[in-house]
Amino acid sequence: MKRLTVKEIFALEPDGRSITVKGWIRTKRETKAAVFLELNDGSRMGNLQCVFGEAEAAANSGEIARAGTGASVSVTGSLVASPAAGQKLELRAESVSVIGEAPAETYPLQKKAHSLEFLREIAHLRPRTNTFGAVARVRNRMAFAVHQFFQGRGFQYIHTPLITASDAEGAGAMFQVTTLDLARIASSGQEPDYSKDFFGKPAYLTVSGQLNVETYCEALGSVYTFGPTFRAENSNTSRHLSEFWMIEPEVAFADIGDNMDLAEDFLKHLVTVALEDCAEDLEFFDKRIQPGLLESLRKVISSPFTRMSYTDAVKELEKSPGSFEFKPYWGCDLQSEHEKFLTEKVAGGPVIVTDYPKEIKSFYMKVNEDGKTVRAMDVLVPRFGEIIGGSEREEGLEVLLGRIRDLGLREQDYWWYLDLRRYGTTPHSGFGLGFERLMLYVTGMTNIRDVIPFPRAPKLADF
RNA sequence: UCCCCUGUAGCUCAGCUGGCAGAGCAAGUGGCUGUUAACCACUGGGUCCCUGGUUCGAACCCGGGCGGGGGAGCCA
Repeated sequence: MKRLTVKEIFALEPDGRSITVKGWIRTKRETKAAVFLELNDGSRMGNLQCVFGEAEAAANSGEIARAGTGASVSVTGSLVASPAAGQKLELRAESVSVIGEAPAETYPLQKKAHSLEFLREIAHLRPRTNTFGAVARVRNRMAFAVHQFFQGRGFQYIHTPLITASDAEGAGAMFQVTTLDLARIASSGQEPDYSKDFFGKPAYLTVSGQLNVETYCEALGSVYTFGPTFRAENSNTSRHLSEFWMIEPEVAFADIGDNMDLAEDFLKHLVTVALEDCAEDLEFFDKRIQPGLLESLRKVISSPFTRMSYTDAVKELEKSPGSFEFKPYWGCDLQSEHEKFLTEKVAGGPVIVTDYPKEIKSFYMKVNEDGKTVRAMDVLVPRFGEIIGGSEREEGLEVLLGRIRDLGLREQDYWWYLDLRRYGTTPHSGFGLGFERLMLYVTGMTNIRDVIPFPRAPKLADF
């Protein structure tokens, strides 16, 4: 008999049809008159309750004994309306066969709640829990929604490289990629000769696809990348990973206003899709992980994001100098506490902050007429702050060269990037969205290590 | 990298002033008229993170190390 998923089964009428379902046992409850197996196969949040009457329980007693929490089973029976509260459907089971046992003495997952910290230590089994099953389903839907959003607007998906021989991306410490035996070279007291290395020069894992994707933007108009990026920063926080997925759109002939509109539409689209297509999983997060999540997400899509310049944001902060550990002043980088204040106290929702002092932003951002600020825009959200960083890019060759020199960067490292300004330059804008930060935002989870299947962070590369 | 907290049963934790190792849940066994975080009873279960020290005596105090969490910085 064809296997039906639990999700498929819950779309059927309880007409007594005979079905077979396969999955993993979540809990088993036994009484004298009946045995209840809760079966989950990951297709949806909820389980299928398989009920064995006294006769069926007796006929299957051997297999039922082996069907403990975590065991994989195949159950056949008839689909009926449930006579008890708690579920609309259930399987009146006739037979069960255990495919793989999960001995209770050693199986780490129990039919009780576990801490997220404990589950992190068994990352290979945690997708079998409600929480991580829901995270995986939402993550899948969000990844698809990213492509749907951009493809629906005529953007081209560009695959930017993961290995780069340029250390000029300027977004943080990089992991080196080499085939040289560095330990042996060091013990012999010599310096590595990178002309002998695989690429003939030092190479690294990318920290951003932006510079590369700009080249395709200046040919195809509207483009985006969506792929893994790597940061070798020694940052130990609930908001940072060493390996994370980033979405970077880049649009030609677009200014910072267009960029803000795109970012806002993008976030609202993703939240809308989550609310519509992941309702069951989001209800779980709202109930068990982050009370108020659904309400705040609905609010996000129903009202425009607050937009303010950095200068105005600092003025807002200066009105409440006593509420901060770090006193805000014009020219300071916004601290976490400042970002939280702006989103939670001033705006009560997402805030787009623009036109930052050029000293605290990257070389490629377009300098404003005032000569002091750049057309940067950061989208800040309640709970954890920056979720998007972007800007209008400097399209003038001389201004860009000046910025590179002022910051002490080497012009020759950017020769091909500068060519984009030498030949057919255009205004253009783009931003980066950390996919895992989006996941934190949409699920209400609070640690970024819990929204990626196998987190990579300092001292953490198991599984 | 810095600051704070923390490490005791499979899990979550308690363990007072240094003096016999504890609870709840989970598991096992039995019971229970359809349960659903099932319920009731009983039973088994320990490298008190590692290491060095202080002490008659250390889970507890001190030094060092390792792991986990929260916050900060860097950022997405």
